[in-house]
Amino acid sequence: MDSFDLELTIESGQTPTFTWEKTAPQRFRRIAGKDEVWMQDGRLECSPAFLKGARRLFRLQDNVPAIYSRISEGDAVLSEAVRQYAGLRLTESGPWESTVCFLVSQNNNIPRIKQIVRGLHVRPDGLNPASGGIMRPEKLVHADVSALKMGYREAFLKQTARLVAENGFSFERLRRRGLDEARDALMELPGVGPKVADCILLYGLGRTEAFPQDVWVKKAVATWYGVTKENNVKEFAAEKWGNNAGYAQQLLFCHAREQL
DNA sequence: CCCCAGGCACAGC
DNA sequence: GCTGTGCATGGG
Repeated sequence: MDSFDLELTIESGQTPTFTWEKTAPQRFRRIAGKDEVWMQDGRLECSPAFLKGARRLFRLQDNVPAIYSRISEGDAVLSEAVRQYAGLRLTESGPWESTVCFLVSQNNNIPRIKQIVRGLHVRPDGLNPASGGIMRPEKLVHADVSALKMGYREAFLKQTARLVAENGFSFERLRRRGLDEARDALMELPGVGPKVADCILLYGLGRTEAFPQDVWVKKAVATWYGVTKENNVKEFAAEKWGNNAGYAQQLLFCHAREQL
């Protein structure tokens, strides 16, 4: 009944799609880092130091079968999506990592997002960032990342990094705020609009009531539920799925990419 | 040459 | 409030 599909989860377009790499079948390692996760006898395992991290990354506290059961009740689209993606988990990667990934993702395609984000894990001088993983904001501010050819996104990213590193923009303070308030605060960051803000809330801060509307989710909701305008979709998702809107969104995203 | 890619900022109603 | 346009870069 309960199932866990590591590969599907990591490669489903969430933050780990851009920050983890496959090292063997059913095995992944954090880019420029040491954390590892793999499947063993149908169970998720990880490097010892990453035990706590894995619990957060894959939201292991969530009762996913119960959530999937609830959101597919009386819903043919999600029933089908849940059947197809039963092992798909929502992930939580922390706000900075998610900010970088989804700021870079705007008006961009997944292979190139991967390439750019990979480049943001290692400084041009070849040195790894001290703690492993993606470059911290205070490091990014001084790094020359022009070789990554991010286009206009580079200025957004650097300005955002500066605000986070120097002017004390606090992601942590957002955790205690309501969704709309937190969203508005995130949109003060240059290059962060409604969609990226919702991605940071969902994939970064674990706000599962967030419902990012990218082109695929917009298409999905328009086609399958007949709802079109951004604010209408927002209200529709909140009313229909509440705190599980993020799960619904992830299922719809995967489903739409295959069906539409 | 065109259009698109997990959008955003800005202008003009 | 909503709608249109330019935007760096690469691929089809």
